Amino acid sequence: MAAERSGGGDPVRTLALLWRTPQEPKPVGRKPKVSVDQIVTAAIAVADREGLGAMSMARVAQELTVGTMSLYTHVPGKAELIDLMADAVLQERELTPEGTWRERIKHYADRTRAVYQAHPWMRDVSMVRPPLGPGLMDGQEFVLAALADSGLEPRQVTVAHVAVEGFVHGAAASEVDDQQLAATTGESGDSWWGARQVFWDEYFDVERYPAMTALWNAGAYDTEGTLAQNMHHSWNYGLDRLLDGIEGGMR
Amino acid sequence: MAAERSGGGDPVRTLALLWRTPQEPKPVGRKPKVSVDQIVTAAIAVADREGLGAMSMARVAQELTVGTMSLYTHVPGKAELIDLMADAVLQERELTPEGTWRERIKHYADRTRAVYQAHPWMRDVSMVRPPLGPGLMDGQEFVLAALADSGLEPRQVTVAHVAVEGFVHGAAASEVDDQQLAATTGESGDSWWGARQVFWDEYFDVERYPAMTALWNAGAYDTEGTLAQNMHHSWNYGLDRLLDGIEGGMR
DNA sequence: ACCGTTTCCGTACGTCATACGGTATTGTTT
DNA sequence: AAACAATACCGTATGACGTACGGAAACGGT
Repeated sequence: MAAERSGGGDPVRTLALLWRTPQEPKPVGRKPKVSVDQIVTAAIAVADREGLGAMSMARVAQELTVGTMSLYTHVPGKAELIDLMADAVLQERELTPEGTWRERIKHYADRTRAVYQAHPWMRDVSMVRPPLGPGLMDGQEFVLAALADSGLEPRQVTVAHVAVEGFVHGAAASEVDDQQLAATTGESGDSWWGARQVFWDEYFDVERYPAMTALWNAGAYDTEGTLAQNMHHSWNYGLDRLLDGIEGGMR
Repeated sequence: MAAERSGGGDPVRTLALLWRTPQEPKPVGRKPKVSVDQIVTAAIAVADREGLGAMSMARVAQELTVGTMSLYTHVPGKAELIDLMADAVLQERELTPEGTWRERIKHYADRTRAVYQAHPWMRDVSMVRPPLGPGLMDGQEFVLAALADSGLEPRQVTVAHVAVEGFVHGAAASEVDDQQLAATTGESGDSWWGARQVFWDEYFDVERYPAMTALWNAGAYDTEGTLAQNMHHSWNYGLDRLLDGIEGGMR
């Protein structure tokens, strides 16, 4: 189906959940069997193991040995639950502000990448209308503080911020996509490409694709590393070049 | 649901469809009411209008005034249909190899961005196990040819290729995400952010977020343009800086 | 009129999110 | 001890989804 969507409901309710606004314990009434934290934790566990597509309300309830509809007492709906999950994993980053602005950006990128590695379903969570919780906000502050220290003009900081955020989330997402597919479909990336050997045998046209052919013949694709290692290398390369460019643009 | 997934079925059948391997017309038997091309076109139309989540087999069949199960005569399943849709829209790029390698990369980025603008559901299509059809392959060739002309070593060309492709698709996807959400949820980005004014009133903490506060006070967010215009500006900025970095890294 | 071939499609199954309304459990009050 | 208001739990039902299965319909050639 379409992309996993987050947060369409009542903003006041959702924000209270994201920031865990403490509410005085109810003096009367039945005791809850589950808490919001337990639901979010269980949902993350299911998504980590089986992907966001498998993270159904029924599946999470089953994990907690609770009726499906009981979840709706604590969480408005699935969209809001995804918001809570996303902000929760973003909080795992533990960003420590040390070093030059460049080192801090790299640190941020590494920590964010680690989140995606641990929770590949983040690929499916849109970040254009993000969950305005502590996990997201702390990350934004961290990057903006680093860029502000770089010497860029305030207006330029906001422009560069969007570019850096976009690169980090985008690269982390695509790097992790393969794992997610391997987990949900049960087929590894290597196996998938192997099954498509037919393509090179039957459809690839050396005359139509001279540049690719030349690179192949030049040994550009003779790499000893795994697919994942190559992607990680390109990821670091791309971020370094982007930061080079930002640095160079200031002079 | 989870992210839109493509292409898990029989590779031979899928490749034949992607490249429209011509098959001699059947001399006998009932005449088909629909063709593969019609199905793909109708599916794209539905996804353009209502998002990939609304692009169900039943919905596409309805569009063609045909029974749902009739589609399965022509297309193995939904995943393969998405592959066909993606490759079809990538073919719309019409890449013309003119100018310096940098101009060609920019051209490629612009054309790809245009595809995402016209078909926001591309955000939900994974590109790590891509449809190996002409639309994708022609794009790859175009970028590789440009980078090969840049003077980079063959091995470096492949590394830079992944970085550029990642940036272009990632940036185009996030830029378009907002439109897609506006289309599927019926709520515009401005309206969404407006409804979350509460956040700034109730939860934003100036002491926790000094860098953001300082930037705000410095007028960094006083922009006259729309959200979409700002994103587009950052997108161009990021790509230029990335290309700056690639260029500088050669010396 | 019949036959082999190909396509069309109605039905059925299991899964999904969640609206609704009833039931179970609690602390407090009588 | 009995009654209560409040709160949480959850069974059932609805409509939509992908697609497996198998039969009906339409065609060219006899």
